[in-house]
Amino acid sequence: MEKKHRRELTFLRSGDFLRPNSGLHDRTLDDSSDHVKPTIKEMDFFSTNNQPHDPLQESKINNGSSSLFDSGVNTGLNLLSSSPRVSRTTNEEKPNSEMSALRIELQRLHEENRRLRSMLDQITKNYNELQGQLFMAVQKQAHGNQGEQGAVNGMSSLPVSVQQVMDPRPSAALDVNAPSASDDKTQELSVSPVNTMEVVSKERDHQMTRISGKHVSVEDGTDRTSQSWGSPKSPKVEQSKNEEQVSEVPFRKARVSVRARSEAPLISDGCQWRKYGQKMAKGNPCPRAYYRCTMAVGCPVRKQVQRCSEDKSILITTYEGNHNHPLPPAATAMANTTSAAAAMLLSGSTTSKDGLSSSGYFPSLPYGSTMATLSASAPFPTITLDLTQGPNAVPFLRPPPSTATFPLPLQGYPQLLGHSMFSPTKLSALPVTQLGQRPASMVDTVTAAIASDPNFTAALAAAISTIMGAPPSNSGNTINNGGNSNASNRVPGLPGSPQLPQSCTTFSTN
DNA sequence: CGGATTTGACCTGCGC
DNA sequence: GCGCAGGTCAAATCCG
Repeated sequence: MEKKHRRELTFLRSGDFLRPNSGLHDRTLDDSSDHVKPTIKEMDFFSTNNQPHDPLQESKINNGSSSLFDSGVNTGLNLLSSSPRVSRTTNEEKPNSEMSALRIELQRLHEENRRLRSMLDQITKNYNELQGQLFMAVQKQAHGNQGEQGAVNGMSSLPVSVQQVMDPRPSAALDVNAPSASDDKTQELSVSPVNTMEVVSKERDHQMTRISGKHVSVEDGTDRTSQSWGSPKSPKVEQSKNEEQVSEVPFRKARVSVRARSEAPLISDGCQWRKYGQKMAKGNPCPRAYYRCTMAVGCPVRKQVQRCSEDKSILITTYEGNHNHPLPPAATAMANTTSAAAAMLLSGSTTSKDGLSSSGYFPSLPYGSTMATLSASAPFPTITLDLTQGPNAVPFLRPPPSTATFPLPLQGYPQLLGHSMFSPTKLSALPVTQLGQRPASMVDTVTAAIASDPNFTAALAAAISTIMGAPPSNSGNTINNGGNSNASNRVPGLPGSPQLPQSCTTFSTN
């Protein structure tokens, strides 16, 4: 508890740079497993700024006082806690010289602290600037769309909607920028940056009370995107609380579901997953398995894997959340793909209330090609990438009529399916799909499916343009043709995820 | 022995 | 209020 408060103090002093992520550090301290994200942030941040070759520090380490630096961030606080240990040692040897050395070290740490703080401030400033620009642009766009949407659209606040799905956790920065501070919650968050951390902590605590008490310690602050996988209660609570908060729906999030033919029980998508549950779903003889990403402790990304009841050869993998850690290329590709799909879904959901079908982003119809299906009627907006509609695929029953589909022709990009970014070992472990292709990872398939489709590309480009406020341009310009490298064409971060290792909007076309 | 998986129990929301 | 379903937890078990 004491530790927790110290860390919060540190964040407070660091400005609001971590505000969008500020939900991280509170509950995480109750659960060590959720500690990673903030810790990594801080440690990484400091590791780049620490001076490992500082003779003073080295001497300290050699003297066995390295614990002084172990915690990195809150140097002053750590000094407080560690100084007694050090002084004990020094009392046995040369008290005066050691004390002076300690003093110098303290000064140095203060200096470093100050420098880092200024860096944080600078970053915060830049971030807020960008966010402000983004908001202005999005608002501008929203005004343009308002006439079309009319009063029937419950999602009155476009920027909020967009950010909320991408970043369900209420971001203080977002709320500061929110145009309609109509409810007390938003107002509560519209405070000066100095108080933001406190407020966000309160807000988070407030959320914790609304969430199942049993789960709060797990997903926690590190979970920016999947507060609680699939837990439909949160939006409900919000709605029942206040009709005006319909536009907020803080926990509404997009899911990306991938349908692919696979005999393997699990699809290799480049990530490490740990199974944490299995359930028999109603109406499906095949159990549904629940996995969470284990590439980093506290990574909020989860996925469900289930075989299609109508065609057992079809594996349905549903992803949710953004990774809070660096990803291997293959996983990055998948994450970016699903995120891009989610972003598209989000952009569509902000322009059309009824299942996106009227959105201009989804102009095409499925005709025997691989498809993505958007469903806004589900508790969570879900985009389904159907990779089973290849040339040799057996047609399957279409999802509910309230969904909109658009084609993702899967055929015609063997070069993508043989993507070099995917390790041969992974490829060899993968099942042969029934698309008439050689074994390919899910990442290959999905990435290729999305990236190769001009309609999808254009749609996503438009979506990103909408979000970013950039004038819609040719699809090839906004979503650049970057060959096969998914890392080569990064669109500036989407709202709500400026600090994520991977962009939500990055994907490539061929 | 540590990490992953299994599986029954538990929690929550929803519909009746 | 009750039952059902989805989602998650966590102890037990398995496995390398």
